[in-house]
Amino acid sequence: MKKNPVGIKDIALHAGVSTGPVDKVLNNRGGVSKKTEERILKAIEELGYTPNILASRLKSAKQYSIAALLPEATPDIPYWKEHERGFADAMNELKPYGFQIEVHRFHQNDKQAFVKQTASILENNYDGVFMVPIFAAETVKFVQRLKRNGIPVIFFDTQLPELPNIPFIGQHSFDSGFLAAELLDKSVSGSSTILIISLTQEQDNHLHFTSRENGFKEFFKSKQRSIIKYESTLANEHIETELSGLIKASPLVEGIFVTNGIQRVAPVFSPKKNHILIGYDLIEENVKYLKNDVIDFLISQQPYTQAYAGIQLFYDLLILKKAINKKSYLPIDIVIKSNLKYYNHIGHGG
Amino acid sequence: MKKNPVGIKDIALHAGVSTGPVDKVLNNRGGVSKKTEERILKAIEELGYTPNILASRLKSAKQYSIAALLPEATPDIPYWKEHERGFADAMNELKPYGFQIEVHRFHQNDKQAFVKQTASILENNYDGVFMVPIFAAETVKFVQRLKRNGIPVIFFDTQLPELPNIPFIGQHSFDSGFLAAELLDKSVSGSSTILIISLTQEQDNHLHFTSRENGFKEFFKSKQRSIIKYESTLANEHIETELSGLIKASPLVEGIFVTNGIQRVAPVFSPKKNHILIGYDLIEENVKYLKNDVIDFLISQQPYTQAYAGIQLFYDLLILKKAINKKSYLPIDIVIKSNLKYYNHIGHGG
DNA sequence: AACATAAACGTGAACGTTCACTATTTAAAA
DNA sequence: TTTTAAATAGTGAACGTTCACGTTTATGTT
Repeated sequence: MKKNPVGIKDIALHAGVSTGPVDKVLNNRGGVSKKTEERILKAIEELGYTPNILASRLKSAKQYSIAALLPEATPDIPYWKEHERGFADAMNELKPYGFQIEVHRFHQNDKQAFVKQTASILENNYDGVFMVPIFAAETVKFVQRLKRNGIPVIFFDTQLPELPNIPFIGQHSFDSGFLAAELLDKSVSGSSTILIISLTQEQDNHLHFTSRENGFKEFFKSKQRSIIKYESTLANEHIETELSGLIKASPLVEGIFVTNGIQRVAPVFSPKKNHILIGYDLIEENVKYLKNDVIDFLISQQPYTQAYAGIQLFYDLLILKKAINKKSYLPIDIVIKSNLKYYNHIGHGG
Repeated sequence: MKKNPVGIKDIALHAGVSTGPVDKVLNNRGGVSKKTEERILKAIEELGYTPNILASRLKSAKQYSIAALLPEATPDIPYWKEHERGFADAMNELKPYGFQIEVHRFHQNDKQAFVKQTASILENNYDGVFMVPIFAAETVKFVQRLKRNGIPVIFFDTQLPELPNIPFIGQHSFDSGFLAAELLDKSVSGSSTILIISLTQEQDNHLHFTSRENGFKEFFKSKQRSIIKYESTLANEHIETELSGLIKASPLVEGIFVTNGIQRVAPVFSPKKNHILIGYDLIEENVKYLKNDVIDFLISQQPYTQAYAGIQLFYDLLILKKAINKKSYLPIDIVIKSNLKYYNHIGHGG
């Protein structure tokens, strides 16, 4: 029967009012005169009110619903289905607090669908929105409208230079490229050549992938190392033939860095190879290549953790009313064959 | 005003009793006749009771206090101070649920102090205990007594073969050694030699370190690779002279795996070296060596995450009354110079 | 059968908030 | 000044549990 923490009643007593106005002040519901508001604020200051979330949530039936706006997973980009588990787990923990999430999908290349989903989200008046800002101009418009309605947004995966102040959860792309470079540098012989592969599709997150490449190159700026680059927007079959030609013609290449979609490149290489291959994302196909020694290193973008941490952030913001960090960069995990199993199907305990 | 979830009242009504006995049954407080207990249980079965933790915690003033029994940090083993932050953060999140933790320390080599702390813990009747089972026989005795009092225990870091059923949070030592081997194998030339260094002190977790070594050796079983080993129980200065002698005499050594206390070995190696050094723990000294390129890879035991996950586990067990997983192996994170900053001072968001 | 005792069960007041509602004060209009 | 409306303040019943306590029922003893 501890009565240590000072509650709404205590501060009401101290301010000479009843709990009604205090509640109004604490939750800026309005309808309190300037003077009493000041008295209440002073009382809070003096006594140091600690809100009891349990009691608050118990009484108020308010449901918090969050929208997530993500690309559809496709055979070429299965990455996007990975967040779902993180959402589910976090949601499950926060169920007593009345949290709900709804995922809205759009096809990666379909701007119309994206816009339609943003409209649907605006209609439904969510309490918070996660999104991957694929279409810059449309995202800007959407975020402006959300802001007007006072709905907080969090970006996943990619940031938008046009909106530098939106909170972000994801990986530092530049640093991840830099890290890939350090790994390759350690793994290949000093005199060898390094190959960068960059496969851009219509509506990819170019900036994201370019940052990786820039980070990668940055590492080698101060070193002696010859670097070549293969770039293509072709279909997978063409890439394979072109690439295997390039590889045959370049015997000095020992290390290969693939900025995105490494699963489309991997078939070119045999398990019994003399290359070190490094790329991104723990999707099923890549895991297969990692297991049979085609891929050497994978860098995970941690979609599970992104999703989990994102929900936590909304909890902090909406329930605890804490200010949230603008940028939250997740650890850049290095996954190889022998630690794979700890990243593959694991909970958030990382 | 959702009344969806069926509560204690609903099931009381359905069972034809009042809420009193229902509460007693739900929390096995006793004092309920067989027949009514059955009726209540049947009602629960039929209606599917969902407990409301918020209401439960709001009313009950019960404080859950957890004891942690950890070695003192020393200049040679500063690792043990790393858990504190994880405890603090988790505690902070769970404060509304009435959680508390108290850390009991003993000197790594002082069996007496260990026993004294176990006695103190037994006296104070905690609701749960974390511990690192350094002294096997004494731990067995302690755990038996805790079990008699119905107090759950979780092991950190090391497991005890004598007590295989105690829940454990930590790293899979064998796998971490295996991983270190794969990393070294990728980084050194095929014809080079590998050196294993093992420095055992009086009361170290021998088993733990031996597992690492076994995992390491396992990797190379199927490969052609000559491996030599340096073992010592000497003081640091002697080790340094011995070791630098050994290194000079073994020009073929390119990769070095240190099973524990790599900070005591690192001074032997210069930044501008031709060795790849891999060892354990993100302690301050090692971080320094990683930054100036003396150490190449560090494997973190994630004391922060251990502590955080441990508290979460007690939350699941004590508040949610969930059965907890026996073994919870944390991801084996590979830390190099360029992803260091993401592991060093980061929250649990991994 | 009457009583004592113990076991089983029911009751209702909390826990700290929220929020619809009523009561009061204040300001504006008559 | 009185009347009226608007703004502000106060009230108290919930929310779903827990738990101390009082009441009822069953069991055993004389």
